[in-house]
Amino acid sequence: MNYRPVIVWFRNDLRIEDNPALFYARETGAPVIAVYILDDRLAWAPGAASRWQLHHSLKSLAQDLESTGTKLILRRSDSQKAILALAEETGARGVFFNRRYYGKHIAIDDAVTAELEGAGVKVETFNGLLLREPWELKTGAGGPYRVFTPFWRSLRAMGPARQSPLPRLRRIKGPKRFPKSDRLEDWAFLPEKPDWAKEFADVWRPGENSARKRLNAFLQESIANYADERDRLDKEHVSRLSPCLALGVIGPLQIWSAVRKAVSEAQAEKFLSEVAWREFCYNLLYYNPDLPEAPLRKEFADYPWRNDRKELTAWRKGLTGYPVVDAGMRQLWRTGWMHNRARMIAASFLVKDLQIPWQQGKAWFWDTLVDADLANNAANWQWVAGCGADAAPYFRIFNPIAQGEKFDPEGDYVRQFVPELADLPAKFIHAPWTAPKAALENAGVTLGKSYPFPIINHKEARQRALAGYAEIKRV
DNA sequence: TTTTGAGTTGTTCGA
DNA sequence: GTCGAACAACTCAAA
Repeated sequence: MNYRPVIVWFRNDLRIEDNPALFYARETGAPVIAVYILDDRLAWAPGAASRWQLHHSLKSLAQDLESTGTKLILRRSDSQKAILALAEETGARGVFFNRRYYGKHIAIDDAVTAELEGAGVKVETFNGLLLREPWELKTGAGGPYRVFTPFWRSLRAMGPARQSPLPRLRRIKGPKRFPKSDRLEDWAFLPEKPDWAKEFADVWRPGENSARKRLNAFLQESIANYADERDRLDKEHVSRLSPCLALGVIGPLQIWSAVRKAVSEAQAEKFLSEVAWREFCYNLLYYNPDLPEAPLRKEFADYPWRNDRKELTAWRKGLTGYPVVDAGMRQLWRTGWMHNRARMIAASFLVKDLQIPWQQGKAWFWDTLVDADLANNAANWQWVAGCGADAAPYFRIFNPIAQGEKFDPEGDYVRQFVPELADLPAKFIHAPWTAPKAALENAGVTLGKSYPFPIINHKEARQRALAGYAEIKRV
């Protein structure tokens, strides 16, 4: 019966190196059938920008798998039905996959497992997404962590579950006859009219080999200064690995392991703690399945949110009149990604200055980020809004002018993404409405025409936000 | 059980 | 220009 194949169900783990499900499927000695299922009705199915990234990552994974001797099968359907159907039509003796951590996804995996095992098909699941699974890290009292620092101390002391990454697989036996597969092109993941992703390819090189190169480049060029320079909007001192991590084109263990080999523990600390933040977010999502929709701190249900459509649109388009906010939002639209510091500034502006519900911002990010990740997106929006775990204190309201001056001192970041302000001197670029008439004229800027006046007065908005917090405190 | 110390990323005000 | 305190009160984690 050795010719009965095993199925590897790929989800957010689109890689052949350090992929436990794939590795142990191959270890069985049986032919391996790799499958990716597009389930449009899945809760939190990928957004538009993620689909661009997904297209290229699947293409790359398919090529990598083909070079080993098997193929990637694509199916578009209800994921539960599709995996059961595939198991039946191929006579598979086992189904292997890496575990997920969101309640609605876990429910699917559990149901699939029950049905398959009922039909005599063995199901094996693995940890391919996290350094440690949520239930491995517990407080002294036995509960999940809700504060980052003790979580991080515990993870750091414990280290990853596995010592080192599993090797990249060179040879994987495929079945004699491959099951039917959709064509990736037919899924129409790439935008055409309009092609809003035309600049993405200048910035992103999807695929496992590119992820490895990006990691190596970061280790050589940037990690030494990461702690000091990572906040600079006008410099390239961040890893830009988030799109790879979001789809599992690279895994956290590969990053952890490479970082520890490349630099001292002290130099690794800050960057690895950011990797740990991802773990913390997954931990929060696992224990709070409604994290994407509902505030963790329940009193925030009564926060006096405003829901101004016009202001939300201005924010999305990068037309708020605050240059650093607009630069961030336009970077997001043009490249599918935003610098971490810019995300905080833009998110704080939406939630605190405009008092628009964090769920609105989260939804926009979900659709426009190439690195959209359910756990990170939900936990971090809640953090900014003040309603999350270990949240930012209510009085921490970013001043978009001060943040711009501090983290984009020459204004180069603004110039790159808000070209209509490119000729303004650095002195005025973060608050163009304070520039003298002559300076605006020389720079070709007409406020209200070529670039908007601020849609809100920050100082007043800050007071209003503080009053909002005082209101829910009284409840 | 009780106590104690601490908690990603900031801003403003006044000395 | 620089510096420290205030901005609340609460929850978490560990002793």
